[in-house]
Amino acid sequence: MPTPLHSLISEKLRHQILSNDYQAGQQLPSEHQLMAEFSVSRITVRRAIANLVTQGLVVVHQGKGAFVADRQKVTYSLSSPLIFLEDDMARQGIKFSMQTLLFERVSVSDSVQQILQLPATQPQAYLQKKLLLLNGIPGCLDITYILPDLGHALSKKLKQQMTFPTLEQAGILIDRIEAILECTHADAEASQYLDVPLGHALITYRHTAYATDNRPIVHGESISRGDRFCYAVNVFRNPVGHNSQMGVRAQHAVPQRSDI
Amino acid sequence: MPTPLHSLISEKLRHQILSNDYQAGQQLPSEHQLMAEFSVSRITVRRAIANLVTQGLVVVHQGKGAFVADRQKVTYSLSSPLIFLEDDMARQGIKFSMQTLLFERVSVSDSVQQILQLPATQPQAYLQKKLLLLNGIPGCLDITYILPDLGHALSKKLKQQMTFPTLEQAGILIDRIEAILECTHADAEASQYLDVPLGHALITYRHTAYATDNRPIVHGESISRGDRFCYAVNVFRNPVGHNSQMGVRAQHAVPQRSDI
DNA sequence: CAGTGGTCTAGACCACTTG
DNA sequence: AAGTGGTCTAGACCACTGC
Repeated sequence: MPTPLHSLISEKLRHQILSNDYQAGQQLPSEHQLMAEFSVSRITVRRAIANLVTQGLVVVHQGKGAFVADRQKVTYSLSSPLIFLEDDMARQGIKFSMQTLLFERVSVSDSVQQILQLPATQPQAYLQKKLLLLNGIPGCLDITYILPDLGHALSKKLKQQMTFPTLEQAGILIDRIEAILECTHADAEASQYLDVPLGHALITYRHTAYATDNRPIVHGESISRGDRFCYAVNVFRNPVGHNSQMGVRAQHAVPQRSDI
Repeated sequence: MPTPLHSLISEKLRHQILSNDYQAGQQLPSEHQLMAEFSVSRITVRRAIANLVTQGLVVVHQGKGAFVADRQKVTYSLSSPLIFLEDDMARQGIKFSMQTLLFERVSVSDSVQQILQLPATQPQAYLQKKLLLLNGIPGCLDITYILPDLGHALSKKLKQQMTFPTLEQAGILIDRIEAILECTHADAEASQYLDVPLGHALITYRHTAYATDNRPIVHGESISRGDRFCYAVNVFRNPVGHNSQMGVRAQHAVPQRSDI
């Protein structure tokens, strides 16, 4: 058996989807119909459809059916200092809103203590969890730690709006952000808030923001659905104009393991 | 049935893996053992393991067993102009090599013609496919189009080494790169070269490079395994120092649909 | 050879959506 | 009530690995 039946079926459907035989939003044949069409058992049909789901081409709704997924993506732009997310979204014709899920002072892990340079004797910070809604649909789960003095002083504003605009309004300028972009998979929490199955592909932006005095003030991660979001970056020869020689470049960002 | 059995089993194993009860590389109990341990059918055990595989926590080898995956990731740094990939890898203790899979002059699609500003009458470019090997293991599939004159003049060098260093050596300086980072899924080609199952999560860096005269010269995408690679970015308040006012920022990168 | 995972079947029961 | 997908079982046969 060179190629499994379920692959043959999912590949055939895949090509039909990619060549727009089935358009975005359109319903695929039911499992029963596919069983008859390909003369296979239900479990094989289900596996074929599961293949397409993991490839982000199909979404299924219990009791309704399987539908071709919308593969359009919303772009976050990292070219600006991430302060203008709302404007960025407006430019793409998307209404932006947010909901604070949690805001409280907590003791942090060793790695967060080191990243934010908190005193080892009292390694505390404010932990924020925010859910970003795009056109009313949950799109991004934002989990960040912020220095305790800032979290305390700005608590009211921080609960209502995004972190970076709040800091800017308070006169605290973010000079630079060190970030890692990576693929991750939905755990129970992300699965719940972002309305995806466990294990669904996500794109995670893990970052540390530094104020103009080079002090780290915010550390956290923004977790978005991998099938609906992407990041735009502009890379320049001389990132800040500090060094005009070739070969000199910004400090290497160290990959940080997550224990957020 | 509040939570499915397969989820209960995969979640239990997941916690054991994350808390290092099972270490990286260690073999999990066989399907038979898990069937006995949880008193479930084989199909349920298999589904539990499949959950862990899609989450990147486990890899399975036919005839051998299921093993805890290595979750260490290699970091590409976008802070430098991407010319020093080999140095970046060396710093992470990784031997870097590459293999040219394809190098030929082709007619390009409409979108590539527009991006590279090629004449509509003769929309041709050189298409390169390169496989990047890290410690001898395939890690990244790099598919790019380069202007026909450059491809022709530098063909010998381009087949032997990476595109950007070759251009630099020829005195062609890359001024900036517009890029999109996104999660994708393995198609047949990526699956073959990167040694992953169809549909496996990938991280794609789709880019257009501009020379100092603002002319687009290279366009393409670098496709890497999502479970093994991540991108580091430094975001600065004033990307190039051209504008020191707040609120002024670089041009918005337009998401480009792939037909590479 | 025994042990492992890979594919597939036929059939049962449940949960959700729609009319 | 009918149609959809979601979960689960018991059992068969095949393919690969390692002794």
